[in-house]
Amino acid sequence: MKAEQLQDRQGIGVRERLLAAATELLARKGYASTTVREIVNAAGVTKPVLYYYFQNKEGIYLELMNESFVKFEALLNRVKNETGPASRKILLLCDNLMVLLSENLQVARVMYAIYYGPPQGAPLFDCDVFHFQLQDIIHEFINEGIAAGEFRAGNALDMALAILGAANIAIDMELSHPDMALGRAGLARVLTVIFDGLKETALP
Amino acid sequence: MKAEQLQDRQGIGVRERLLAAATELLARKGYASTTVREIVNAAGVTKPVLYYYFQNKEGIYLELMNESFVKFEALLNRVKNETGPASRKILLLCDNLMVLLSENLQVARVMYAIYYGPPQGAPLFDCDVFHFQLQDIIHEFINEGIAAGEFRAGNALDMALAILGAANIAIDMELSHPDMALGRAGLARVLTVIFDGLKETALP
DNA sequence: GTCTATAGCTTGATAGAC
DNA sequence: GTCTATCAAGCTATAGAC
Repeated sequence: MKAEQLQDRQGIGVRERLLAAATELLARKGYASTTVREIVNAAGVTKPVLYYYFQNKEGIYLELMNESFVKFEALLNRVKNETGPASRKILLLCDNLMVLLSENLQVARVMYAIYYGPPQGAPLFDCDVFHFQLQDIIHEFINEGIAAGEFRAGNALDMALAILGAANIAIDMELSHPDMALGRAGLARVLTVIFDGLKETALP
Repeated sequence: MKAEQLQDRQGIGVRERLLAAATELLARKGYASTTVREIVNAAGVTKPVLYYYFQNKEGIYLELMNESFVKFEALLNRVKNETGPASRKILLLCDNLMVLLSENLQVARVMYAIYYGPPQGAPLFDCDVFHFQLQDIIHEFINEGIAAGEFRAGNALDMALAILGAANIAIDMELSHPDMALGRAGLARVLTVIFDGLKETALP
């Protein structure tokens, strides 16, 4: 009997169960204090199984991070192919980002802990690429908007950071205060506020 | 001879040396893996000295956090007493915040690690108060601005979050990319962008 | 191969001399 | 206020039984 058929019987593959268990534990306890033993126990398998699918503790951690990064890059490429005003692309980008986040909250927690916290002995993973790729694509959209006369001429990077700041805070609140988080709709509102400006003289 | 005179001779008090050493170590290694021995060694004193000035490891950690919180509250109160347009108060608030941050970068790192990372066995400290007090005061300023006709009528909370997002990202970059950080001037520029809006139609 | 028990280290914390 | 010396609890690693 083939392995995949066995997986079907269990409903979900062993590999996926391991990844899910590792994600939950890493998000809750951090890299250093999560042991391989805990992961395999939570997944209902034995240690050798983990070492078969992933090389080691570092391997399952990196796989986790990479899978999310692949989804993130796919999202950026999808939005790059969109058409319409720059403001529409930015709204679309941020909305899709919130969806991706809500589907990967735990992985996001692991990343934030590694990014802002001590290394914990975790293998290096360049979390910065998320920030910079996002900043770059927004920057591009802003430049498009300026060229098309949709946005005012001005420092495009400053504008991009204003947008990025809004996305950032929406993500932060989703992670630390899901109850009072902005959510997709809230982020869209904040972005609109930034497009239109706060000043009374801003809109005709 | 009085204790204070002895401190003057050393140039800096033992208590302050301990706090500085603890801050640096906690920022670099996190709460769990920083030992009392390391702290006292770095400060050039022995263990009982730490237990004399602070109750225990938790004590020096909480003292660290509280001292920064006191400075933060003092800053808010200073800005509350300012006069002038709401936009000026917001710019002043954010500018002072960046100064406070640059003077307490290490403590900020400790806070971010605890806030976004695993508890690490550290005693509870409500890091949220920073976020919420800041959000509240900006919210107030926005409401003042709307009442005075300086800002457009609209969702004041959304506006406050747009501002908070800009401050947030300036802080983040200061912590993780000091080389390419916005700094005080950069944050002021981004805030102005948010005041004026991105859209071409925004300004007359 | 697997489990348990123990030796040895590190940790936070204290006692008592000065 | 500061030191030396030491404690008890918790961890890691491993020896040795099965």
